[in-house]
Amino acid sequence: MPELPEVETVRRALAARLVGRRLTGVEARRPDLRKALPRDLATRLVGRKITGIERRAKYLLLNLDDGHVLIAHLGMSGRMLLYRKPPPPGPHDHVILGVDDGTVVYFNDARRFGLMTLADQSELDRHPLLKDLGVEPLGPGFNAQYLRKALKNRVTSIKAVLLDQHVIAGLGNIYASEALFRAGISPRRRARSLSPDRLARLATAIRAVLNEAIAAGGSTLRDHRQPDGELGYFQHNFTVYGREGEACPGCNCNVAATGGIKRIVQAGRATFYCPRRQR
DNA sequence: AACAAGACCTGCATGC
DNA sequence: TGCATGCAGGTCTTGT
Repeated sequence: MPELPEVETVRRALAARLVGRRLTGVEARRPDLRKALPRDLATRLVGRKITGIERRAKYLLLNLDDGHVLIAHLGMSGRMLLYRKPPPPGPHDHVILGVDDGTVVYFNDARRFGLMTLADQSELDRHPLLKDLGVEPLGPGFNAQYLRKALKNRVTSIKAVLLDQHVIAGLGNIYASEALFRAGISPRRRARSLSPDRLARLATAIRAVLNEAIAAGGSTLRDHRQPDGELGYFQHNFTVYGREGEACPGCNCNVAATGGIKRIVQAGRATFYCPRRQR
């Protein structure tokens, strides 16, 4: 499911219900996620108060009152679901967290590409999962100049680089295609060949599409749910993603003549674009 | 160092 | 209906 907007949507909903609450019950039902759950996860969590919930790239960071951080990643299919009255747990409900006002959180992840682990707050910057991440695209360090430096030696396609979490932390496959469309840049172009002008347009497009997607609660194709069970709605605003063969909304070209939006595969991932509007 | 390809795991849509 | 195939929002590892 989740790229930055989906994770941010989940973060906000969890923060509203869980910050200031104390964990009263923790059940690790299935430890073999992408990374094995810590054996003592439940012991270390019960009794702790959640003091804040942050996001770094696609990671959720739950700060605890003992100086530890619960790091969670949703992988491709992960959900965090909030309940007042939880249903009987299903086969993909891997971790269950209960807090002191009766709220229960299910960490559900059919494909088990997600993970949960504990880290020291004071060493978070050096944590193996986080230490090599690039800038936050919605943060102050992200602009055309950053991109110019980061892409200087990159000979691969701009699309592949946008997915590189060492460069931009949190952008994923959907929003990379959407941002390139908005910026009018071909996903096949070599990263280092982009002019400063076009990099500025790209940075603006990335920020805009991410902010709009967050405002819509993210995109639900299959798996994404907001923690209250609500869907995301930004998929209705996709201009190119998943729209192979459809008319490009940005040019007046005749679909029958041009083939419309094209789907290609780059670095093993599907890319969607309009070959006429994106150069 | 940078890059491409494969691996991880499950569910779903499609086609025969 | 059943079965095979391909595909999916991500990341990590391996080999070049």
